[in-house]
Amino acid sequence: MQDRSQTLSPMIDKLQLWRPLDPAEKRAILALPHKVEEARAHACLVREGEKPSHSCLLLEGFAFRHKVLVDGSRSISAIHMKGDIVDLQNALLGTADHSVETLTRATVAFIPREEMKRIAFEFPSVGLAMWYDTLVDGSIFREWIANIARRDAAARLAHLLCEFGLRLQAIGLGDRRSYQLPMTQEQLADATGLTSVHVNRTLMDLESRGLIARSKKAVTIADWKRMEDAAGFNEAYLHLRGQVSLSPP
Amino acid sequence: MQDRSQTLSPMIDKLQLWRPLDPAEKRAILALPHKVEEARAHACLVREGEKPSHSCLLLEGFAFRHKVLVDGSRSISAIHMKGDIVDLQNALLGTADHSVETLTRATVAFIPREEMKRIAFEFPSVGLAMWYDTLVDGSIFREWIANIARRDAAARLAHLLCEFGLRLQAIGLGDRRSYQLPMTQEQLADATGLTSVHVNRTLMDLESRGLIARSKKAVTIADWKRMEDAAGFNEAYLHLRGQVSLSPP
DNA sequence: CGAGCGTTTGATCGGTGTCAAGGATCGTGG
DNA sequence: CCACGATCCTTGACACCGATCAAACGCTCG
Repeated sequence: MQDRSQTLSPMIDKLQLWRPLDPAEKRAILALPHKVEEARAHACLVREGEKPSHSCLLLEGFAFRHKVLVDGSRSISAIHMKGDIVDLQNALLGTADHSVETLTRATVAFIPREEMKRIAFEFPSVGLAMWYDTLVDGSIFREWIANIARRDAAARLAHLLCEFGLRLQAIGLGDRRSYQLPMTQEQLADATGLTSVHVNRTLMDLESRGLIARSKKAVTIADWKRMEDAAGFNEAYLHLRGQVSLSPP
Repeated sequence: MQDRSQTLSPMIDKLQLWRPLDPAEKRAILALPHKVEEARAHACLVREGEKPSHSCLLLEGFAFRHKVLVDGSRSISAIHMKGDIVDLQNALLGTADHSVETLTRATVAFIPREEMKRIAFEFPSVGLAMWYDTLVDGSIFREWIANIARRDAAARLAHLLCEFGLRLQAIGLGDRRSYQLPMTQEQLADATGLTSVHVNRTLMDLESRGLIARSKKAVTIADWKRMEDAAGFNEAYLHLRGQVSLSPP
């Protein structure tokens, strides 16, 4: 942040979760033209139906993707954090099929879609890493489908909390067992196919079973193994290749 | 099929839904090394946890991706048909995070993963089309999340039937309003987060409301517009760019 | 023709939704 | 620094959609 030339470094860190990059490739990423904006909480970054000409990269803060159905109900399909290229889909596919909104105050870099295409083919390792990134996105979607389709409310929420912790830890933003969760219970409901009332009761249930502790927005997972069991959680779908499993229990 | 050199042409047709390809690019696709296999119905093409070294391309027949949860319940995350590259994810990401199984007897081409990577970067238009393809996959996953999370049983099934019809039509396999549905009610249940018993009752309900007609595996949608309304269906997420909407009502 | 799978049906149960109201917390402006 | 309004969280009573369990029926393909 201090050094203007390092602004896009979270993208490098994220892509290196998937593939190593050499210095020239990193320089090419840092040299991508972009404009940085500060967004307040609950700001709309992309609106369904628009034709975004830029990809947006989250440099700081959290965001989510969602759709609003005809009856007004809402479905959240992904949560995003530092380093995530939130809008590669919409930028490449033309018309946005869903909206993107900030969860918290956030810093976002907008990169022209043509530049994203260019760097992907000029530097195949970068392209492959970006492709991996979209494939891992897909893997997470599939797990969410299974989560919503086949797990009960307690397991669904436990699963979401496990995933969030692991992903935070993978990008160096803390410990999977204790973190700030920047979501309201209504947003948790929209991400799990429940109602906010039931999310409330279920969180209290998880707490009474000693699986989690809460205070304000902070969540603590008392015993990771028990939590995984309660969630039916298996981190394989995140494709984190061992970085995470090697960290202290 | 008759001409050995045209075996992979369904892949060209599929990719050209997303981007036009020039003759050299088409030739490169047709020249991809591959082996063709016939698979019987209910055959397993990829098993979760394996490390597939090949992508598999569906030349004929139908398949689906699924996960089995710890309690034995099953979640189907995608249905695939002619031209779909079913296993790009697993082949590129390393370890398969889900299984792939045939729905019907099928003809499948296996292409080495290294060849898929090579062609993607040697012919950027092909690479871009493949990337689009994975992005559209992601878009469909997001719609399924919304479908399962926020629609009731009747709308969920109606939505699945609309999608199936449109996709069949897009690859020239018939009319969106009347087709053979190669799925059992139990598979429909696993694809919609319901039980087979409830799928049965709901299909009969759709039938009694005059939205669909059934006989054996054939499904007919009486009035497309009414069906879309019942499903809350909006084809935008399929990113078919007008090919479909331009067809006769 | 028989076995096996898939479909249909009925009765009952339970997990989640709905509606409504009160209480806590946060952000903002004075 | 406090006051106030707006969100957000919590709680209760009740309704209902879809799950469960069990059994019979009908294809379809050896």
